[in-house]
Amino acid sequence: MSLAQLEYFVAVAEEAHVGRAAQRLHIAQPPLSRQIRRLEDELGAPLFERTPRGMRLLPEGEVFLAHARAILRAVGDAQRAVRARHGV
Amino acid sequence: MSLAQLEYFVAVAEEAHVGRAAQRLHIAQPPLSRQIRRLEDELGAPLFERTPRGMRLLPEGEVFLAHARAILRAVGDAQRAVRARHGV
DNA sequence: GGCGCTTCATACCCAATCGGTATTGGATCG
DNA sequence: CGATCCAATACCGATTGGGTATGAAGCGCC
Repeated sequence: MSLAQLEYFVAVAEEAHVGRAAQRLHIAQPPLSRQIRRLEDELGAPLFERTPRGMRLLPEGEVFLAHARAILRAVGDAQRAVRARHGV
Repeated sequence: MSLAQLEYFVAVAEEAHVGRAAQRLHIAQPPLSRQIRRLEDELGAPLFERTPRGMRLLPEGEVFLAHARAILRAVGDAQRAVRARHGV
């Protein structure tokens, strides 16, 4: 699992659409699909239901979404903390 | 910044020695040195003081260490949460 | 003071990963 | 039943990551 995958996952969850999420992330659709799939493989559980209209979060996905956001927030906090201290 | 870099950083901080940390992480010393340096570069602040006896955490490093551990703990929590729910 | 040891850093190489383009497969709707 | 809109797959070039060999610098001990 990588931090990029977490950002990708959050984007797809919010857009409910791989193509739109890819645009927002400034990458192409296929690599994004792949990363989402790899994340699911690594977790051993599907996070989305694939529909002809896009991606719908499964309950496991909802659970993971909250954790992913917390992790990304913690990363931002860590960077800010060090930079703030260094600035001093 | 990657999760691997955070694990590497915690190992080096705990061992206060790149060589020992590398052994513990099952990678070679030079790649580990590089990742630590890249992390410092990206954060824009040195985290360790290099001494002839090893690595000593700087105050910025102490601050970052707490954050790094929190992030890694959050990652473990996220994995466990999804797997637990999927197991059900 | 010089030799040797220990430590992290650098140089170079190869393998793995990542993202891009082109295309396919599948479901829905007119 | 054909057009359309999805995500998924195949393949390729570029980037990144780790390994081996080597260097540079500080400390300790004769």
